[in-house]
Amino acid sequence: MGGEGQSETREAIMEATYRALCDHGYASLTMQNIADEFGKSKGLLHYHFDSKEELLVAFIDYLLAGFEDDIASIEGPPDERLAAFIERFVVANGDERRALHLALLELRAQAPFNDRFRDQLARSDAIVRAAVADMVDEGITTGVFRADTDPDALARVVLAAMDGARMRGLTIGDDTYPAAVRDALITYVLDDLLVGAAE
Amino acid sequence: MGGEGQSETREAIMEATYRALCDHGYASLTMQNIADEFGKSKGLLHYHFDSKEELLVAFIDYLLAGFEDDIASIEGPPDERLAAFIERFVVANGDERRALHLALLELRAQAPFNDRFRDQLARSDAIVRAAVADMVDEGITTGVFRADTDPDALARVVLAAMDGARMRGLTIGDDTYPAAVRDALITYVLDDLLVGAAE
DNA sequence: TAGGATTGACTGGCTAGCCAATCAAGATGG
DNA sequence: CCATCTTGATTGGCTAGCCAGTCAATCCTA
Repeated sequence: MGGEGQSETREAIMEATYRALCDHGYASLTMQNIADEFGKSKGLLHYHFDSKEELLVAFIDYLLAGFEDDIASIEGPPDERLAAFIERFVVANGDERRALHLALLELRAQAPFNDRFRDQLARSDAIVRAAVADMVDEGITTGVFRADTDPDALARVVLAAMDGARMRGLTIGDDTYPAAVRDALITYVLDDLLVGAAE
Repeated sequence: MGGEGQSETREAIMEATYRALCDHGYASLTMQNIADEFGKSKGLLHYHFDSKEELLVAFIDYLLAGFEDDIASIEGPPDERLAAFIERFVVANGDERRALHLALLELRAQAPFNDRFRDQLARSDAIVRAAVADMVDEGITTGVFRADTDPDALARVVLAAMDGARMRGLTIGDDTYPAAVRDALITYVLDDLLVGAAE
């Protein structure tokens, strides 16, 4: 088989893992689930990935890369980019997206017990946080945001607040949480940041 | 054994569950772990609780009641109470507290799949959120906070931000996260809320 | 001695990983 | 041009381990 087969197969396994995760959640995810979605045998998964952990590490990488690309693709002036970033936490494209974030939450909860999971999340956190801080930075440079704003500090609150809102919304089954926090965040944080807001 | 024995035994089992959770985390928690901490046999646990789930539901109740009591015990003027509440997310009393929150995060991640877990978390969220909103409310009444503040909206951001900061700190192994978000929250939110801050 | 408390062995189900056998397809060579 | 060999892909069954839950027997204690 040609050189393409290798990566095509891995891509297919990643997609199968995605579907299996959405259907079963992380805790109930078995190699058999993934194999069923893959349409091939469980043994074959072990042929391509030494262990379940290897497969999952690869999957996290696959998933986080997607998120990072999505964020990097946001365009426009800094204040609009920031708003669009926040909005990413609110839009819930139906059940699939919800199921994914549910599984991802379980997976993140395992990170403290798994160095490789944790390192990937930490790496991704640094990238996303820097991206948000850059938006703020650029806003200060272009004169949209007040000059006495600390980009990293602001990036942290925004991230923590929206991520926390998503988590709380998911765990208590209240899907209004992210939107409510977004509104409050805009009212009590972002609006005060704009140049022209009273100091 | 007298009527006391029943609840004393249950209390002992709750404490054993607490220790077992801290030691093993939620995902690796077995009835045997709990029994070992309990100092009695696994069969006895099933004598007192029909199933592992029953036991865990009771434990969540036990734990959340503790949190709620702790928050209710905060005293002083509203702005100080709010600051003290936020500080609760920052202070990490050594490894035990960290291990507890680690396990609790895993447990919360299971709530979407377990109605009884979810309902308890939702109930607790309502109580805690109301408590925070009350602080803001009282601050408005006593003239410490600006009158155009929405108590519930503010409670949600504060909760989401600090809870999110804890989660992100735990999952990526960065224990500076909660303190950083607290500082940013105070700078960009609370300070602007005080009467006397420019509007 | 009666009844609750407690034990420890046992079962049944589930899962990751392993392995030997099979298959498909291309390379080799006479 | 066919037979053989090689190699990677794929299967399905097997195993060992783990865990929740059960149960009959035993131990207290009032």
